[in-house]
Amino acid sequence: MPEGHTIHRAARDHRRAFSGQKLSVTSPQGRFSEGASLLDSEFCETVEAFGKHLLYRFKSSRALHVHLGLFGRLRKQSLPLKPPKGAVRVRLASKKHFVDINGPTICEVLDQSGVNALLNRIGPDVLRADANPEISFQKIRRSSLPIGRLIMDQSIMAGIGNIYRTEILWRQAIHPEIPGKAITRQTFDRIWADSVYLLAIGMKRNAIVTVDAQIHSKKRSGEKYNIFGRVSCPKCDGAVRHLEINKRRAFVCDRCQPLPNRIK
DNA sequence: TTGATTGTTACCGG
DNA sequence: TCCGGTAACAATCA
Repeated sequence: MPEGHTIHRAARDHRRAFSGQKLSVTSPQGRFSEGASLLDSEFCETVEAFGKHLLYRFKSSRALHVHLGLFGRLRKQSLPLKPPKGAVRVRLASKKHFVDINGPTICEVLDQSGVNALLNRIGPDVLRADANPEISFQKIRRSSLPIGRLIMDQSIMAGIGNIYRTEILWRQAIHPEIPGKAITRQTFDRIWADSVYLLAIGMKRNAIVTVDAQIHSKKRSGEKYNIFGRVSCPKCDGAVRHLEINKRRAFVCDRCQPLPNRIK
C-alpha cells in the first residue's frame, strides 16, 4: 500500500485528530502490549512523517514508530469504537477518533536517541519542505549503482516506492539502468522536482496518479500509470520491457528512455 | 491453498 | 567498504 504520499497524508490527518490530546493506546491482539502500556494515557504532541516512516510523538519525548512495509494499513474512523478488523497491532484512540494499525513491519516505541538514530539513516524526504536535495545528489553522483535503484533507496532519497520509481524515470525520459555517477545535476533536479510534484498529487488524491491527462482531470477513470504494469508505451507505442531491479518489478521504454552508448 | 503485492533489514561472501 | 544475493517478516485478496 504505502509509498511516501500515503504516510504523509496519514500524518496530516492523524495530527489533526490526535495532537494535543491524551490518547488511549491498546493492543487488541496483545502483540504490542508492552509498547502500548508505555504510551497509554500520554499526551500526543504531534504526528510526523519522514519518508515512509510515521512517528506519533508524545510529551514524554517517546514516540510510536510505525513502518507499514508492503502490506500494512492504517484505518482511521470516528468513535464509537468498532471491533478490530483483521490483525490490529495497535489501536490509538482520542475522544473523537481512533486509528487501527494493521500489519506494520515496524511498530515500536522509541526514545529521543532512537528517534535521532532513525532520522539520521533516512535520506532527504521529497515531501518535506526542509529536505535538502543536495545531499541526495552527492550520494547519487558517487555511486555506480543504477539510478532506478538509487532513487528508491530510502537512505538516499526518501518517499519513492516501486511504482513512482518506474513512472518518474519514464516521465523524465531517463533509463533506469544508467549509473548514478552518469547522472548530471540537471537530470537529478528533474527527478527531484517530478518526485515532489507527483507525490504531492498522490497526497491530494490519495492515489498514485502519474498520467498527465489524469492529473488534470477530475475523473477517476482511465489509466493511472504510464508504463507501470503495461505492455506498450503510451508515447511511442513501442514495447515496454519488463525488468527487475532489486527483486522488484520495473518497466522501461527503451525508445523513450534511451541508454547512452557509452554505458551499453 | 497459492501467488502476488505501492517494503525493509540482516547476514554472508566476494 | 561496497555490492549482490538470499531469506525473513508482515496481512490481505483473488
